[in-house]
Parts: sequence; structure tokens; C-alpha cells
Amino acid sequence: MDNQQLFGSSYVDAPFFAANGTAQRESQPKARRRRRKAARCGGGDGNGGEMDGGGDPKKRRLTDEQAEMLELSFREERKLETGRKVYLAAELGLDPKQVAVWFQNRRARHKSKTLEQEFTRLKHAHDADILHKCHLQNEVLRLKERLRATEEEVQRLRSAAGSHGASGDGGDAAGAVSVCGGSPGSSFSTGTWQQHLGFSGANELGTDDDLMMCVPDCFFA
DNA sequence: TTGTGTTTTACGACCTCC
DNA sequence: GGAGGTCGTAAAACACAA
Repeated sequence: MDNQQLFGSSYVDAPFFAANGTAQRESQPKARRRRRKAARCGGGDGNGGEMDGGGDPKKRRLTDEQAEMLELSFREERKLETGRKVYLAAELGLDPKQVAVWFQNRRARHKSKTLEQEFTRLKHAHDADILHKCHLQNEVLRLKERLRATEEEVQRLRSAAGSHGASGDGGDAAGAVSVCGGSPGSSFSTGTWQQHLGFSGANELGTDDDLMMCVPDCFFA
């Protein structure tokens, strides 16, 4: 919107370097190339922050007000074009580089937070899917048990019928038993439904570790 | 205090776009 | 080629328990 309104004359020249006295590490074994540029030392507030002659200012926390203004600006627009950067820097008494860095870091934080939220959302969805799968597998187990009981009952009835009316076509009786025993043509064949459902022996619930995740929760909870 | 974990500021390297 | 972006990381600033 209108930054002129947002940041009108709210600039406060903050005591950035209040902590100047803290001892900077005299030994910088791996100090590398850090803070070579003294360019920003003149950043508008005049307290250059020179440290033990080295010219390296300490890191300066932004004041609450500065951070708040930057936050407002960030919410309006996450990208920072040159004009806005210069304007914000002037309004807040910061170096334009500081403003640019703040926006970079702010974008990084925003991205990190967004990723974290997305991860949480996906995890919840995944957990729900696992639970649903578990329920379906339980249902399959129940149906399997019913089918097994039915097959046993059918076999029992056929055996009883065979023992009573043994005369005549005894060969058919033998065939009937074989049907129950797994004839490829029988709709009650365990082998057949296993094939249709894609189940077989110990692998009927799948071979992966999904079962390991699922079964304890569903069966023992 | 002080040790430790977290947040914030700053930088360099590299990439993309105009 | 310069400006501004992301990414990874260092280090100061801060919070806080022991």
C-alpha cells in the first residue's frame, strides 16, 4: 500500500550498539572473511560501531519498532524492490543492505515455517490413510474367517449327505469332495478366492512392513 | 554465573533475470 | 554486468534451566 502512511515519521534512532563493550574474540582462528566490508558502518545512525580498531561492528539487533515496520512491509510484499528498500532504510535509519538482509532472512523463516506446516499436514493425512488401511485389513480378516467357517459347514453337510445316500453315483460324491478341496472351478475354493483377492498364505496381508505398523495398533489397542 | 539451545543478523557462493 | 534471489552457515544476541 502506501508506505508513506505506514512508516510516516516513526523512525526512532535506536541505540544499536548498546552492547559495544562485549569483548570481541581477540583470537579469530577461523574468522575467515567475515565483516570485511565496513561499508555499512555509516548506516545512518552515526554510531559506527567500531570495534577495537578493527572496524567490524557487532551484530545489531533491530529495535522492536524497526522489526515491526519491516514485518508490516514484508506482509504487504515479500519481494523487495530497490525503491522500497531505499525508502525503508531511510525511514528506519538502517543501511539498505540491512533491509535487504532482513528480507532475505525473513523469507527464509517464512519458507521454513511453511515447509514445517506442510509436513505436519501431510503427516496427519498419512496417519489417517494408515488407519483407514488398517480398518480395511481388519475387515478382510473378518470376511476370511466367515468364509472359512462357511466352507467348513458346506463340507460337513456334503460329508453327511454322502454317507447317507452312498448308492448310485458314488463317483459324483467323490467329485463333490474334491470341489470343496480346491477344485479350480469351485466358487468356494479357498485357492480360488485367494487368487481372486490376491491373497496367499502368509502374505495375505501384504509382505511389506505396513502390516507391522498396522497390526499392533488395530489388534491390541 | 554458566552452559546450552534457539533466534536473529550477516555474509559468501551461486543462480537467474533484465 | 549488476541487482536481487536462494541456500548454507557463522556468530552475536538472547532465553533459560541447573
